[in-house]
Amino acid sequence: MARLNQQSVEMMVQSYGLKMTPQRRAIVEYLESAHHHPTAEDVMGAVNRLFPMTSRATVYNTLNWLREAGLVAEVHEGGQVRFDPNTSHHHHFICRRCNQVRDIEENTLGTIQVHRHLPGGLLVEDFEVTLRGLCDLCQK
Amino acid sequence: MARLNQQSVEMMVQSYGLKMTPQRRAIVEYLESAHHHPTAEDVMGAVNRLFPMTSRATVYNTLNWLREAGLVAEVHEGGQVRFDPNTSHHHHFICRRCNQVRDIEENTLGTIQVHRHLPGGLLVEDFEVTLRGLCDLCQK
DNA sequence: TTATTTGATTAGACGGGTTCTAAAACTATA
DNA sequence: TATAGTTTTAGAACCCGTCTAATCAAATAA
Repeated sequence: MARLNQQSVEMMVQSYGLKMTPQRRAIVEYLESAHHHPTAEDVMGAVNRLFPMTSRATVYNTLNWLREAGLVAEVHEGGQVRFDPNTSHHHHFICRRCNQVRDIEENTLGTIQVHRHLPGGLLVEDFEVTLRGLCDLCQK
Repeated sequence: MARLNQQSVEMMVQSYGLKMTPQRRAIVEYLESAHHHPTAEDVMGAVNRLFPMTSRATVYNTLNWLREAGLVAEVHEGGQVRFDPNTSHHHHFICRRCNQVRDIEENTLGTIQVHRHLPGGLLVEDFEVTLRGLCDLCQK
Protein backbone atom coordinates (compact mmCIF):
# COMPACT_ATOMS: atom_id res chain seq x y z
CA MET A 1 0.00 0.00 0.00
CA ALA A 2 2.29 2.74 -1.31
CA ARG A 3 0.50 6.04 -1.02
CA LEU A 4 1.97 9.41 -1.89
CA ASN A 5 3.46 11.01 1.24
CA GLN A 6 5.65 13.96 2.23
CA GLN A 7 8.72 11.84 3.03
CA SER A 8 8.94 10.22 -0.37
CA VAL A 9 8.41 13.62 -1.98
CA GLU A 10 11.22 15.16 0.11
CA MET A 11 13.51 12.32 -0.87
CA MET A 12 12.84 12.66 -4.54
CA VAL A 13 13.13 16.45 -4.41
CA GLN A 14 16.61 15.96 -2.93
CA SER A 15 17.75 13.31 -5.35
CA TYR A 16 16.52 15.29 -8.37
CA GLY A 17 18.02 18.57 -7.10
CA LEU A 18 14.62 20.28 -7.04
CA LYS A 19 13.15 22.83 -4.69
CA MET A 20 10.06 22.49 -2.57
CA THR A 21 7.86 25.50 -3.22
CA PRO A 22 4.54 26.41 -1.58
CA GLN A 23 2.66 25.59 -4.78
CA ARG A 24 4.25 22.17 -5.04
CA ARG A 25 3.57 21.51 -1.38
CA ALA A 26 -0.09 22.39 -1.86
CA ILE A 27 -0.42 20.08 -4.84
CA VAL A 28 1.20 17.20 -2.98
CA GLU A 29 -0.95 17.77 0.09
CA TYR A 30 -4.11 17.83 -1.96
CA LEU A 31 -3.20 14.60 -3.72
CA GLU A 32 -2.23 12.97 -0.43
CA SER A 33 -5.60 13.68 1.08
CA ALA A 34 -7.68 12.99 -2.04
CA HIS A 35 -9.64 9.78 -1.78
CA HIS A 36 -10.91 9.91 -5.30
CA HIS A 37 -8.79 10.26 -8.44
CA PRO A 38 -8.47 13.96 -9.22
CA THR A 39 -8.18 15.36 -12.71
CA ALA A 40 -5.63 18.08 -13.49
CA GLU A 41 -8.51 20.51 -13.26
CA ASP A 42 -9.43 19.30 -9.77
CA VAL A 43 -5.84 19.92 -8.72
CA MET A 44 -5.91 23.38 -10.34
CA GLY A 45 -9.00 24.25 -8.33
CA ALA A 46 -7.59 23.02 -5.04
CA VAL A 47 -4.23 24.75 -5.28
CA ASN A 48 -5.81 27.97 -6.48
CA ARG A 49 -7.92 28.13 -3.35
CA LEU A 50 -4.63 28.51 -1.45
CA PHE A 51 -2.52 30.31 -4.05
CA PRO A 52 -4.92 32.09 -6.40
CA MET A 53 -2.38 32.92 -9.10
CA THR A 54 -1.09 29.43 -9.68
CA SER A 55 -0.77 28.78 -13.39
CA ARG A 56 -1.67 25.76 -15.45
CA ALA A 57 2.00 25.20 -16.24
CA THR A 58 2.93 24.84 -12.57
CA VAL A 59 0.19 22.30 -11.96
CA TYR A 60 1.02 20.23 -15.03
CA ASN A 61 4.77 20.40 -14.40
CA THR A 62 4.32 19.21 -10.84
CA LEU A 63 1.96 16.41 -11.81
CA ASN A 64 4.42 15.35 -14.48
CA TRP A 65 7.40 15.10 -12.19
CA LEU A 66 5.37 13.23 -9.61
CA ARG A 67 4.38 10.80 -12.33
CA GLU A 68 7.92 10.47 -13.67
CA ALA A 69 9.18 9.80 -10.15
CA GLY A 70 6.53 7.10 -9.79
CA LEU A 71 4.85 8.86 -6.86
CA VAL A 72 1.47 9.11 -8.56
CA ALA A 73 -0.04 7.05 -11.36
CA GLU A 74 -1.90 8.35 -14.35
CA VAL A 75 -5.21 6.59 -14.90
CA HIS A 76 -7.07 6.80 -18.21
CA GLU A 77 -10.73 6.05 -17.79
CA GLY A 78 -13.87 7.20 -19.51
CA GLY A 79 -11.84 9.42 -21.81
CA GLN A 80 -10.46 11.41 -18.88
CA VAL A 81 -6.99 11.59 -17.41
CA ARG A 82 -6.89 11.21 -13.65
CA PHE A 83 -4.11 11.06 -11.09
CA ASP A 84 -3.94 8.34 -8.50
CA PRO A 85 -1.82 8.84 -5.34
CA ASN A 86 -2.06 5.11 -4.67
CA THR A 87 0.79 3.47 -6.57
CA SER A 88 0.47 0.04 -5.03
CA HIS A 89 -0.64 -2.77 -7.27
CA HIS A 90 -4.40 -2.38 -7.28
CA HIS A 91 -7.41 -2.32 -9.57
CA HIS A 92 -10.21 0.05 -10.48
CA PHE A 93 -13.97 -0.03 -10.34
CA ILE A 94 -15.88 2.43 -12.51
CA CYS A 95 -19.56 3.09 -11.96
CA ARG A 96 -21.38 3.08 -15.27
CA ARG A 97 -23.86 5.66 -13.99
CA CYS A 98 -21.86 8.27 -12.07
CA ASN A 99 -18.44 7.45 -13.59
CA GLN A 100 -16.78 7.50 -10.19
CA VAL A 101 -13.55 5.54 -9.96
CA ARG A 102 -12.76 3.52 -6.83
CA ASP A 103 -9.63 1.64 -5.89
CA ILE A 104 -9.95 -2.08 -5.40
CA GLU A 105 -7.21 -3.70 -3.38
CA GLU A 106 -5.63 -6.79 -4.87
CA ASN A 107 -6.86 -9.29 -2.28
CA THR A 108 -10.51 -8.24 -2.28
CA LEU A 109 -11.04 -8.88 -5.97
CA GLY A 110 -11.31 -12.65 -6.23
CA THR A 111 -9.04 -15.26 -7.75
CA ILE A 112 -6.75 -14.07 -10.48
CA GLN A 113 -4.07 -16.24 -12.02
CA VAL A 114 -2.65 -14.84 -15.22
CA HIS A 115 -0.24 -16.86 -17.34
CA ARG A 116 3.26 -15.38 -17.53
CA HIS A 117 3.55 -16.36 -21.21
CA LEU A 118 0.76 -15.87 -23.72
CA PRO A 119 0.25 -17.17 -27.26
CA GLY A 120 2.29 -15.20 -29.75
CA GLY A 121 5.34 -15.01 -27.51
CA LEU A 122 4.05 -12.27 -25.24
CA LEU A 123 5.75 -11.92 -21.86
CA VAL A 124 3.44 -10.64 -19.13
CA GLU A 125 5.09 -8.55 -16.41
CA ASP A 126 2.08 -6.93 -14.82
CA PHE A 127 -1.65 -6.57 -15.19
CA GLU A 128 -4.55 -4.58 -13.94
CA VAL A 129 -8.28 -5.21 -13.87
CA THR A 130 -10.91 -2.63 -14.76
CA LEU A 131 -14.29 -3.46 -13.28
CA ARG A 132 -17.54 -1.91 -14.40
CA GLY A 133 -20.89 -1.89 -12.70
CA LEU A 134 -22.93 0.12 -10.24
CA CYS A 135 -21.59 1.73 -7.09
CA ASP A 136 -23.51 1.57 -3.82
CA LEU A 137 -25.10 5.00 -4.35
CA CYS A 138 -26.28 4.27 -7.89
CA GLN A 139 -27.98 0.97 -7.10
CA LYS A 140 -31.33 2.65 -6.43
CA MET B 1 -15.40 -13.71 -31.86
CA ALA B 2 -17.38 -10.84 -33.35
CA ARG B 3 -15.20 -9.01 -35.84
CA LEU B 4 -16.25 -6.11 -38.01
CA ASN B 5 -17.31 -7.33 -41.46
CA GLN B 6 -19.03 -6.04 -44.59
CA GLN B 7 -22.28 -7.90 -43.96
CA SER B 8 -22.92 -6.39 -40.57
CA VAL B 9 -22.05 -2.96 -41.96
CA GLU B 10 -24.50 -3.38 -44.85
CA MET B 11 -27.18 -4.42 -42.41
CA MET B 12 -26.69 -1.43 -40.17
CA VAL B 13 -26.47 0.96 -43.13
CA GLN B 14 -29.89 -0.31 -44.18
CA SER B 15 -31.49 -0.16 -40.78
CA TYR B 16 -30.18 3.34 -40.11
CA GLY B 17 -31.15 4.59 -43.59
CA LEU B 18 -27.57 5.54 -44.44
CA LYS B 19 -25.65 5.41 -47.69
CA MET B 20 -22.54 3.43 -48.37
CA THR B 21 -20.00 5.80 -49.90
CA PRO B 22 -16.52 5.01 -51.22
CA GLN B 23 -14.93 6.77 -48.24
CA ARG B 24 -16.98 4.78 -45.76
CA ARG B 25 -16.21 1.58 -47.60
CA ALA B 26 -12.48 2.35 -47.45
CA ILE B 27 -12.62 3.04 -43.71
CA VAL B 28 -14.50 -0.17 -43.01
CA GLU B 29 -12.13 -2.21 -45.18
CA TYR B 30 -9.13 -0.77 -43.44
CA LEU B 31 -10.54 -1.54 -40.00
CA GLU B 32 -11.57 -5.03 -41.09
CA SER B 33 -8.04 -5.86 -42.15
CA ALA B 34 -6.22 -4.06 -39.35
CA HIS B 35 -4.74 -6.47 -36.86
CA HIS B 36 -3.58 -3.81 -34.49
CA HIS B 37 -5.82 -1.11 -32.98
CA PRO B 38 -5.71 1.91 -35.26
CA THR B 39 -5.97 5.46 -34.02
CA ALA B 40 -8.17 7.97 -35.86
CA GLU B 41 -4.98 9.28 -37.41
CA ASP B 42 -4.05 5.82 -38.71
CA VAL B 43 -7.48 5.60 -40.32
CA MET B 44 -7.04 9.09 -41.81
CA GLY B 45 -3.76 8.04 -43.37
CA ALA B 46 -5.15 4.82 -44.79
CA VAL B 47 -8.27 6.30 -46.37
CA ASN B 48 -6.34 9.26 -47.74
CA ARG B 49 -4.06 6.92 -49.64
CA LEU B 50 -7.15 5.92 -51.63
CA PHE B 51 -9.17 9.16 -51.50
CA PRO B 52 -6.69 11.97 -50.95
CA MET B 53 -9.22 14.68 -50.11
CA THR B 54 -11.00 12.85 -47.31
CA SER B 55 -11.63 15.20 -44.41
CA ARG B 56 -11.23 14.67 -40.70
CA ALA B 57 -14.99 15.09 -40.28
CA THR B 58 -15.75 12.15 -42.56
CA VAL B 59 -13.33 9.89 -40.73
CA TYR B 60 -14.59 10.85 -37.28
CA ASN B 61 -18.24 10.66 -38.33
CA THR B 62 -17.74 7.20 -39.72
CA LEU B 63 -15.82 5.97 -36.70
CA ASN B 64 -18.54 7.38 -34.47
CA TRP B 65 -21.39 5.63 -36.18
CA LEU B 66 -19.49 2.37 -36.25
CA ARG B 67 -18.96 2.75 -32.52
CA GLU B 68 -22.59 3.70 -31.85
CA ALA B 69 -23.74 0.68 -33.84
CA GLY B 70 -21.46 -1.50 -31.72
CA LEU B 71 -19.39 -2.60 -34.72
CA VAL B 72 -16.12 -1.30 -33.33
CA ALA B 73 -15.03 -0.59 -29.77
CA GLU B 74 -13.15 2.41 -28.50
CA VAL B 75 -10.12 1.53 -26.43
CA HIS B 76 -8.31 4.05 -24.21
CA GLU B 77 -4.76 2.96 -23.65
CA GLY B 78 -1.54 4.81 -23.02
CA GLY B 79 -3.29 8.14 -23.30
CA GLN B 80 -4.41 7.37 -26.83
CA VAL B 81 -7.81 6.59 -28.28
CA ARG B 82 -7.82 3.51 -30.48
CA PHE B 83 -10.48 1.62 -32.40
CA ASP B 84 -10.87 -2.11 -32.09
CA PRO B 85 -12.75 -4.07 -34.80
CA ASN B 86 -12.99 -6.99 -32.39
CA THR B 87 -16.09 -6.45 -30.27
CA SER B 88 -16.13 -9.81 -28.51
CA HIS B 89 -15.39 -9.88 -24.80
CA HIS B 90 -11.61 -9.93 -24.68
CA HIS B 91 -8.58 -8.37 -23.01
CA HIS B 92 -5.59 -6.32 -24.06
CA PHE B 93 -1.85 -6.70 -23.90
CA ILE B 94 0.27 -3.57 -24.24
CA CYS B 95 3.99 -3.76 -24.93
CA ARG B 96 5.85 -1.39 -22.64
CA ARG B 97 8.50 -0.77 -25.31
CA CYS B 98 6.67 -0.39 -28.62
CA ASN B 99 3.22 0.43 -27.18
CA GLN B 100 1.53 -2.01 -29.52
CA VAL B 101 -1.82 -3.31 -28.34
CA ARG B 102 -2.79 -6.96 -28.92
CA ASP B 103 -6.06 -8.72 -28.31
CA ILE B 104 -6.07 -11.52 -25.77
CA GLU B 105 -8.95 -13.94 -26.04
CA GLU B 106 -10.80 -14.67 -22.84
CA ASN B 107 -9.81 -18.34 -22.51
CA THR B 108 -6.08 -17.92 -23.11
CA LEU B 109 -5.53 -15.57 -20.20
CA GLY B 110 -5.48 -17.84 -17.16
CA THR B 111 -7.89 -18.26 -14.27
CA ILE B 112 -10.03 -15.28 -13.44
CA GLN B 113 -12.78 -15.36 -10.88
CA VAL B 114 -14.05 -11.95 -9.87
CA HIS B 115 -16.49 -11.50 -7.01
CA ARG B 116 -19.88 -10.14 -8.04
CA HIS B 117 -20.06 -7.99 -4.90
CA LEU B 118 -17.12 -5.98 -3.60
CA PRO B 119 -16.53 -4.21 -0.27
CA GLY B 120 -18.35 -0.89 -0.14
CA GLY B 121 -21.46 -2.27 -1.81
CA LEU B 122 -20.12 -2.27 -5.35
CA LEU B 123 -21.95 -4.44 -7.86
CA VAL B 124 -19.70 -5.83 -10.60
CA GLU B 125 -21.31 -6.39 -13.98
CA ASP B 126 -18.30 -6.74 -16.22
CA PHE B 127 -14.53 -6.51 -16.20
CA GLU B 128 -11.56 -6.35 -18.48
CA VAL B 129 -7.89 -7.09 -17.93
CA THR B 130 -5.05 -4.92 -19.21
CA LEU B 131 -1.75 -6.77 -19.38
CA ARG B 132 1.62 -5.09 -19.67
CA GLY B 133 4.96 -6.54 -20.64
CA LEU B 134 7.10 -7.17 -23.68
CA CYS B 135 5.84 -8.41 -27.02
CA ASP B 136 7.71 -11.10 -28.97
CA LEU B 137 9.56 -8.55 -31.13
CA CYS B 138 10.69 -6.42 -28.19
CA GLN B 139 12.14 -9.29 -26.13
CA LYS B 140 15.64 -8.87 -27.64
C1' DT C 1 -34.02 13.86 -69.33
C1' DT C 2 -34.26 17.43 -66.00
C1' DA C 3 -35.69 19.17 -61.22
C1' DT C 4 -35.98 18.29 -56.39
C1' DT C 5 -34.83 16.39 -52.22
C1' DT C 6 -31.91 14.34 -49.04
C1' DG C 7 -27.79 12.96 -47.22
C1' DA C 8 -22.49 13.06 -47.43
C1' DT C 9 -18.23 15.40 -47.94
C1' DT C 10 -15.23 19.23 -47.58
C1' DA C 11 -12.44 23.10 -45.64
C1' DG C 12 -11.92 25.58 -42.16
C1' DA C 13 -13.43 27.55 -37.71
C1' DC C 14 -13.92 26.33 -33.04
C1' DG C 15 -13.13 24.29 -28.23
C1' DG C 16 -11.04 21.76 -24.39
C1' DG C 17 -7.04 20.11 -22.56
C1' DT C 18 -2.03 20.10 -22.37
C1' DT C 19 2.61 21.89 -23.50
C1' DC C 20 5.75 25.55 -24.67
C1' DT C 21 7.97 30.10 -24.23
C1' DA C 22 9.83 34.33 -22.62
C1' DA C 23 9.90 37.29 -18.95
C1' DA C 24 9.62 38.15 -14.11
C1' DA C 25 10.12 36.47 -9.40
C1' DC C 26 12.18 33.78 -6.20
C1' DT C 27 16.20 31.29 -3.47
C1' DA C 28 20.68 30.18 -2.30
C1' DT C 29 25.27 31.20 -2.45
C1' DA C 30 29.36 34.10 -2.82
C1' DT D 1 24.60 42.89 -2.47
C1' DA D 2 25.55 40.63 -6.89
C1' DT D 3 25.06 36.43 -9.29
C1' DA D 4 23.42 32.17 -10.92
C1' DG D 5 20.10 28.77 -11.04
C1' DT D 6 15.35 27.43 -10.52
C1' DT D 7 10.45 28.25 -10.50
C1' DT D 8 6.42 30.67 -11.62
C1' DT D 9 3.49 33.23 -14.53
C1' DA D 10 0.60 34.68 -18.54
C1' DG D 11 -0.37 33.75 -22.64
C1' DA D 12 0.69 31.75 -27.11
C1' DA D 13 0.86 27.47 -29.45
C1' DC D 14 -0.55 22.87 -30.28
C1' DC D 15 -3.20 18.58 -30.74
C1' DC D 16 -7.28 16.18 -31.14
C1' DG D 17 -11.85 16.02 -31.92
C1' DT D 18 -16.37 18.48 -33.11
C1' DC D 19 -19.17 21.83 -35.52
C1' DT D 20 -20.68 24.67 -39.46
C1' DA D 21 -21.79 26.31 -43.89
C1' DA D 22 -21.17 25.49 -48.55
C1' DT D 23 -20.65 22.21 -52.14
C1' DC D 24 -21.36 17.71 -54.08
C1' DA D 25 -23.64 13.17 -55.19
C1' DA D 26 -27.26 9.95 -55.44
C1' DA D 27 -31.99 8.77 -55.53
C1' DT D 28 -36.53 9.99 -56.57
C1' DA D 29 -40.11 12.70 -58.89
C1' DA D 30 -41.79 15.28 -62.77
